[in-house]
Amino acid sequence: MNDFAERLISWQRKHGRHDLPWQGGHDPYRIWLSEIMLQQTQVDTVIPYYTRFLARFPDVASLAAAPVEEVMALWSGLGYYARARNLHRAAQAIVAGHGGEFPRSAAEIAGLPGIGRSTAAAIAAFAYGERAAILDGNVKRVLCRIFGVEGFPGDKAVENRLWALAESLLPAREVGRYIQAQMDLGATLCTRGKPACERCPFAGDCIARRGNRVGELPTPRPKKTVPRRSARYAVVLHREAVMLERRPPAGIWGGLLSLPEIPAEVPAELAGTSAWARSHFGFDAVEARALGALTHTFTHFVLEMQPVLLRLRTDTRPRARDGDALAWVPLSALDEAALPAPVRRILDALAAPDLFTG
DNA sequence: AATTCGGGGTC
DNA sequence: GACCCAGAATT
Repeated sequence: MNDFAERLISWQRKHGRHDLPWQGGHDPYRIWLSEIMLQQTQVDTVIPYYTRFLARFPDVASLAAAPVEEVMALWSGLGYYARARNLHRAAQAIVAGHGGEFPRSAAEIAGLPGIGRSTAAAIAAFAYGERAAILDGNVKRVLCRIFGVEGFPGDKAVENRLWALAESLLPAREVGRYIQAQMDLGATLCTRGKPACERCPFAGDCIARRGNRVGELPTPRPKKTVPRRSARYAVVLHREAVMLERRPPAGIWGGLLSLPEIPAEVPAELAGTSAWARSHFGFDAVEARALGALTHTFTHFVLEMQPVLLRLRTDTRPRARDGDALAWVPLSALDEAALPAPVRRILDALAAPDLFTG
C-alpha cells in the first residue's frame, strides 16, 4: 500500500478527533503534558487531570518552580507516579539547561526524563512538524491488523519490525495530522474489541480482516499468573487528623503519602490492639479495630489491603516519628493530598463508616 | 529481553 | 475476571 498515509490523512480530516483539550495549538509544553498523561492512560481519564494541571501550571517555568509535593498531589489518582516526578525533573532541566526554551528536535526531547522515542516523536511532530514516527498502543494495533504483523507487539523483535514499518509509512508532510490520524483510527474505529471495520477506510486492504482474523491480531500478551500479596495498614486517627507516611521516591506509590504499613512480623492478634499502638506509636488508643479489607489490582500483582483503625486518646500528644517521613494530615486536607487511589478510598470511607463491615 | 511501574474503561 | 490503554525506566 503506497498511499496509506495519504488516505489516512484524508480520513482524519473528516472523521478524526479535533476538539481534545490539547489540540489546536503548537505549544510544546501543553503537548508534552498531554503526551505524558496519556501514557498508558485513556483520553477520558486524562481530561479532568489535564485541565486541572494546566490551570495550576500553565507553563514550564511555573512547573519547574513548584514543590514536587504539589505536582504529586495534582497527579494523585492518575497512576504511574514516576511520570509526575519525571515531568517535574524535566521542567527543571529545561529551565536550567535549555534556558527555559523547550528543545526543538525529537532527539533532544528524548533526552528528557520520562520521554522515550514515541513520546518525543509525538511532541516534535505536533509542535514543530518534525517527520518522526510514533509507536503507541493504537499504532501497534492498527499496523498489526492492516499489515498482518504476527507476534506479541511487546516482544523486542516484533516491536523492531513495527518501528521499521511505522518509519516507512511516514508522509513527507502533514506529519502531525498523520500521527493524530493513526491514533484516532485506533481509538475510534480499530479498537481492541468490536472494531468498526465497516467504517474503516482500509477495510478492503486489511490483512486481518481479509483473513477473518481481526480478533486474533494483534497477538495478545502471553498469560502470566499474577502474585497476590497482603498487608495491614494503620489508620491512626487523632482529633480529625490521620497519620500518613511519605513513601520513598522509587517503587510502588513513589513519593506519595500512604498509610503506615504494619510490619508482617507483628502478630495478627496484636496489630489492632491498644497495646500495640502504645508500643509502636507510643500512644494509647481508645478504639482499636480491624476495618473491612479491600483488594487493589496492580499491573503485576494483586494487593489485599487490611486497614486497622486506631483512634488515639485526645489528651495524648502524638508526635510523628521517623523524621519527616510521618506526618499528621487533617482529614479536611485530604482532597489536596498526594494519595494513591486505594488509600484515598479507605480514608473516604472513614466519613461513611457503614461502608466498613469489619 | 524481561520486569516494574496505577488506575480505570470495557467487554 | 481478563485484557488493555497516546510507554519509559530499570535490571
